[in-house]
Amino acid sequence: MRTVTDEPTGEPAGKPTPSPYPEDVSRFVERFASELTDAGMTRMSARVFAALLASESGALNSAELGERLHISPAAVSGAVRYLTQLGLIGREREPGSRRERYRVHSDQWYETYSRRNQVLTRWVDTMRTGVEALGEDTAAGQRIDETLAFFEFLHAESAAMMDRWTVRRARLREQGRLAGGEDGEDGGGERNGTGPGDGPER
Amino acid sequence: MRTVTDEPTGEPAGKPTPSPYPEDVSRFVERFASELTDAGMTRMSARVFAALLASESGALNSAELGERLHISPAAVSGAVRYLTQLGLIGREREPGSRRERYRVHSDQWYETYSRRNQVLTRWVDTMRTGVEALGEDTAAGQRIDETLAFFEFLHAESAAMMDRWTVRRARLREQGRLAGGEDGEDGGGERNGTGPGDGPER
DNA sequence: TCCTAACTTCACAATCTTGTGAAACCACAG
DNA sequence: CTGTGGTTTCACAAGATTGTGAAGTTAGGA
Repeated sequence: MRTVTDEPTGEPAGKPTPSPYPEDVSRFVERFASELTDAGMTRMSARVFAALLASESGALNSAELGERLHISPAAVSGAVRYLTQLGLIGREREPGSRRERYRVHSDQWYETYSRRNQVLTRWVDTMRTGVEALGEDTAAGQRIDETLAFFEFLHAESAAMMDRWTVRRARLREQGRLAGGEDGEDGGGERNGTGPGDGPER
Repeated sequence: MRTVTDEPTGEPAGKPTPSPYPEDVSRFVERFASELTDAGMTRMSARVFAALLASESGALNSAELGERLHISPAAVSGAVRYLTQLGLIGREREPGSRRERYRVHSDQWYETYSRRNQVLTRWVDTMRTGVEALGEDTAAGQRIDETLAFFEFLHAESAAMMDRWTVRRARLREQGRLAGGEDGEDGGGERNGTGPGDGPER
């Protein structure tokens, strides 16, 4: 029942994006948000984040978000606070206005991934106490030590991997290949080429 | 190989083992479980999983779990069903008894990580629809395409990484170094000397 | 076949979690 | 200063979750 969700278009000063925004874009936003939610992010935060990601300029103010997602200013506020803490978005003041704009950070994913790495070290830490509590000479202790080894491995590898990414991204960017770019090498680039058309709808 | 107060083995009859297991082991179990919970796993499942991981034989039956964790059979049942679906544990029948034992799979983490990789492909799929909806020639489309590129990169790298792990694990095992083993190399091997000393006790 | 230990399902009460309206705040234009 | 657009805080209602006791099933053993 999407009635006129569509706002009082009397908005002064052109907005980059057409107000009643496209059906399929909205679908994408909701679908991606739901996947982020599945992965553990709060629903509102996920929706806000996805909306920003899909916005033309990469930044929207509270009103625009509320309008696109049909949520209250309070909800936007909460989501934004969360995302800011995570460092996924930043806030900026529109000069000459009291409005604030929320912008997706360009390095969002990189940052996020790095953070996940920190979680790894916490886990490793915990597992060390486990090995200690159980004793290295017990089966349980060894089992946990193996897990520990795996996580340490992951940690080291991930770090190296991210370095490779920054290099790669730089290269892709200067070649202007990021938009639809192709690749080849590095672990067998496998582009899952398939029509999204059949997309498993959520 | 020392044996901890564990294994009431072969004790099908009523008497629940009064062996409240070691304080520090319990602490480890609860701490690790809570971290798993933070990462998204159901609390009961996390506790059951951690308990199994910390058990001498790597397998416990319902009664033992209920006793160690102070939870009802119903809770055990639910947690076990969940973990089984995830493929993190397996069930086996104790011969000559009606009891079932739940065992942590040895390759749990490897499996889990692989699964995460599958999620990546789903995300990539979603983002393709996003690029399509927005158009490759829009700023938003390009932004999402960059994210897409990152995830494809991650996907490929992760796969290669896991291959490396299986090789490494084999080597570690045959060298018997997995229990407390030391290492250094392989992808910028960096042994995180010490956890963030501050150990945020949650 | 019947008995019964052991696991599973069910309905529910206790908790958490969410998103909202409304009031409180804040900072800036006038 | 003061009025006002814009954001944040608060208390709460509507929903989810969760874990439990108790009833229901299933299958080994006599």
